[in-house]
Amino acid sequence: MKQPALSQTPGTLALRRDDAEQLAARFKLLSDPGRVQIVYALLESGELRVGEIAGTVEASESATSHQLRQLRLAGLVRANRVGREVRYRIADSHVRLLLDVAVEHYLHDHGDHR
Amino acid sequence: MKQPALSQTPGTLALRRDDAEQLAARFKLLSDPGRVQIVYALLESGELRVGEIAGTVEASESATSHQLRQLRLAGLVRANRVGREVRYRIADSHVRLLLDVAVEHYLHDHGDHR
DNA sequence: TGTACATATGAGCATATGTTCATGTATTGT
DNA sequence: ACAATACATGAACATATGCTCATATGTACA
Repeated sequence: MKQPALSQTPGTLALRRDDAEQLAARFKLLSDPGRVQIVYALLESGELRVGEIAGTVEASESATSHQLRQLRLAGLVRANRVGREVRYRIADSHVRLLLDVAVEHYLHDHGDHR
Repeated sequence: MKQPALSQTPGTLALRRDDAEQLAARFKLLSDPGRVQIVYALLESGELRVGEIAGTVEASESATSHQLRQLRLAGLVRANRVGREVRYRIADSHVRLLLDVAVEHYLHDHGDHR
């Protein structure tokens, strides 16, 4: 058997606060342009050193490292050291789909609304 | 013919800052638990009054209204007045998929990482 | 062991975000 | 016209976020 898809308070179809927080946390990871660029770059390249990422994203190495830390702590990317370098790669198989869907989203409907 | 999927700086596969900002902005809308709950509730119910939404989400009507404003300005929801009430509904067909993917994401892999 | 290189991390700071509280606007009913 | 209802909005404020700068850690090489 499977567990229920989402924790469900009987009698309501509403999303529990708990679940909403988890979901929001996931989205929050991708709510920063720098992190989106990092994730995208890793999806494209498979594996990159911190320096390369910083270069691609045009951010300082420190800022990049801080961003990578967040992604790492959230389990979205994984790091492995090779000599003095640290190489990062995507660790979460769902991110690609999530980004793809968002790209579609972005392409179809954008503009200002009242 | 179709336009290129994403603005592409020739010679690089990297996501342009511009595009990254657009994508991040979309994710940012769903990066707040309250807004996730609102969107979820609207996806479930089709159409809801502000008061109902506030009740469901257990937030003040003012806070809810502020959140709805963001979603509305971003074109994610649409409002229509009926008497003194204002009814909101999802205006962006892609949101459902985005949330669904995130839910899958959330169900499969969560926990703490080093 | 000492130095250079690659990355990580903490503190501090400026800005962004979400809430509340007060007030404004639209609509209905008396 | 007046009061009540439903929602929107602006200002103020507390907290969160992401950056820089300084410093720490880990690795390679002389």
